[in-house]
Amino acid sequence: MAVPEQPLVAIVGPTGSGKTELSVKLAQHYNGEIICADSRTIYRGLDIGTAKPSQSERARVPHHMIDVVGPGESFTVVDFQRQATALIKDIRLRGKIPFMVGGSGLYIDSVLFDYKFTSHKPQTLTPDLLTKTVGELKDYCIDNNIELPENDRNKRYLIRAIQQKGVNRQRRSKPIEHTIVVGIATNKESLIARLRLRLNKIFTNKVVEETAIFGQRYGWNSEAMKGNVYRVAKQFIDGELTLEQAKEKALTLDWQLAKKQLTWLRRNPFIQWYSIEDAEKYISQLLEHRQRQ
RNA sequence: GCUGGGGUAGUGAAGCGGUCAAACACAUCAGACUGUAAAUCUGCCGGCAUAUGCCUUCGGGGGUUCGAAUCCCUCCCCCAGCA
Repeated sequence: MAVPEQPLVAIVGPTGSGKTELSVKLAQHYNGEIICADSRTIYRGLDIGTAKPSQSERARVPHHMIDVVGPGESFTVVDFQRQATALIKDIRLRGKIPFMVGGSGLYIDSVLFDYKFTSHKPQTLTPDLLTKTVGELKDYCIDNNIELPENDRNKRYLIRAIQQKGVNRQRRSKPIEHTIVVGIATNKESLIARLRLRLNKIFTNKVVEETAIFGQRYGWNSEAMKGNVYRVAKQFIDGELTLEQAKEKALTLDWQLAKKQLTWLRRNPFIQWYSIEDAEKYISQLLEHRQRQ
């Protein structure tokens, strides 16, 4: 008799929408484990500025994909896809429910739609292309009959197209099997209020310290230090901004991030959008139903 | 009260007689996205219109001029120095 496979519960939404609290609550209640789909919390040590799930939250439910690399190391979607996919399988094998939660749309979709990536690391064979201008790269594509990316003024995308000899669109048309995708719907006012609240908690001596330490150790231009809070905290440290100004600026960056995340998420028609309360009810209902089977 | 500087689109800031709805930056709004994704890039950004089109703007009022954000007069308000 075939045991029905555990569903993958994906909880997505903009930064600060309350995904973490909700997922911890649900995962704890329904015997789940959490996979963080977040391009920032993968870095070891960067705890406060990335609003990682707290130690107590992590004690309540096993979390994965947090602290997987050092701030100086490289980490890409491919790494995420590979590791997250393996984790989902593993969690299911142990009879538990995988919850994939986060706001990094590319990471999420790479798993949900089973993106196929080229086998090699494109960055390793680019040096000569990097020196070319956007116009030159474009001409090269046209001359060599390479399909241009939709945004043909984006150097990175042009280079990638050349390396791959075209635009990569290999993805499933529907999410992988046994998946529930829930989006946390918010409205601007309440999300901004939440973000402001969160920033007030984040902006203490501790972030300043965290920023200073890691900025010095890994360089201000390292990928890990590009998080909203760190960029602004550095300006505070340098005396370019007062504390209040820093908070305001961080709020702007957070809101811009949230909007970008929503723009990405909006194009996925399989997301079921609910308020945080309704999302909890909806997911609970589905999981209860399964348990009774 | 005197002297000097200034008031330009959401903010900062160019423009200093025509090509100005007004550079640029930021913010806002919208969008793209398959190995940096909290990245990278695009469009919009006074109002109306699909538009090479029309309308209302550059502190207020009044002039000069074919034509003014740009020159003159006057009033109001800011800032600095002197009283």
